[in-house]
Amino acid sequence: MARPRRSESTREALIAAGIVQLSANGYHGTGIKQILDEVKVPKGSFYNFFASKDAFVAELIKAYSLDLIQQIRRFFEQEGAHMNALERLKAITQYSLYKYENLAFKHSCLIATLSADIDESNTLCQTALNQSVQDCLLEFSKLFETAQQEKSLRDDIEALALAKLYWTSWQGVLLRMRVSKNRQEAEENMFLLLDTLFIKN
Amino acid sequence: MARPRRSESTREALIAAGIVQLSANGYHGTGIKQILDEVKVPKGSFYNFFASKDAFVAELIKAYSLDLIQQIRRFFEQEGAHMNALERLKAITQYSLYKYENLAFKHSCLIATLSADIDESNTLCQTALNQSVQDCLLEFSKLFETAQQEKSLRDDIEALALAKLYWTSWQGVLLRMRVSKNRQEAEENMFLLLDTLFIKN
DNA sequence: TTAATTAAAAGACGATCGGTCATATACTCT
DNA sequence: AGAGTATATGACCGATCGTCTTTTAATTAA
Repeated sequence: MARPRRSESTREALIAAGIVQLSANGYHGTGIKQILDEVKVPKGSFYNFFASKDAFVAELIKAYSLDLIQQIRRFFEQEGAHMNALERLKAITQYSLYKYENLAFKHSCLIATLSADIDESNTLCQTALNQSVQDCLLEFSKLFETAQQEKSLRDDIEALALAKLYWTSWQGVLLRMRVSKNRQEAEENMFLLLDTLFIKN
Repeated sequence: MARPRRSESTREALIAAGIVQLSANGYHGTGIKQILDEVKVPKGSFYNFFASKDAFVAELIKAYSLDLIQQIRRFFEQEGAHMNALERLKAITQYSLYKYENLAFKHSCLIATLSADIDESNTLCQTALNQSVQDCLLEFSKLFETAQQEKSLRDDIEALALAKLYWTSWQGVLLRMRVSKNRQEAEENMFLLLDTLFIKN
């Protein structure tokens, strides 16, 4: 028997490149080839790593949401360590808006992009999307709950409901910003929620 | 000289079929062929009607938003004639949610779908999208303004800002609903805005 | 060192993409 | 009627799609 080489690193590189490409060009707008070229992996090698494009994209979704959640948590332990929950929410929102602006609005959230153009029959990616959204919502929901306990946010609406509205609005804002290329308008939308509507008065 | 036949009807049929297909499958997910087949128009005829796929899609966007605005206005003159502005807003929202549910969540708003997967370089469609969003926002903005004058909505936020948040949230909700296939969750999101956050308290 | 084993690479596969074009058709004019 | 022309048409183009089969090469067991 033989125990040949492995290359987990190129697999991860494919996933990283895939996230970038698909969050910019969507499922049907991105060919496998263009991802492989970027990582300098030959065409034929793709199916040594992934069973199909669908399986690949489903992994992208999982990796993306996991990374997103981890980024948030890491932010809490570092720059956001001294902030309260509402300040953290605002900081994350603001940071993300500028991030997309700096990428010339070419990209959007992978989940938003794929939710728009994934096939009806593609259950693999659909379940991955649903799971990812649920995970992200849970993470944000905890933030909103804390903010309520800190009396920063109105508490006549349950935290999960606030988180859901924040999330879907965020997705819509990202879509809009991709075409309008207008960060300020997006910002006004999100901070109308965070500065006014979500505040007890 | 010759003055040959015309077929404005097939052109309109192509646009109608295009809106259906593209709002379900997006720009890259929809081929010209599948639209032509549906209307029983041969391949070669397409370019007698439209200069390119991009030009075709740009027309779809314009036709879609125009029809959307017209549907809203028609609703005002008929079922919604006796309602005040807020009731109209809620009725339109509710009606649309059920419409997408009845289509098994296969479709979304054409503007939402295309905003997600239109190419960076496709300025034709991008300007069409921007113009359409502006038109729709103006229409909704009038509704919000009237609702404020009728004291149904809080007036410490300008109507246009409310309309923008409503619109982007709506787009995000549609994206989410397409994958979650859950009308109720979408409904809760939108009516959290219309029933609570947008109301003076 | 040799043979066995298996991942990686290469490239062909049929299908489909958006788009073009020569030809056939059908209409309006003289 | 017959000439002239705008439309209708489907074959066809090169490119690219996702996938699969075959070949190459690396690694280990014998």
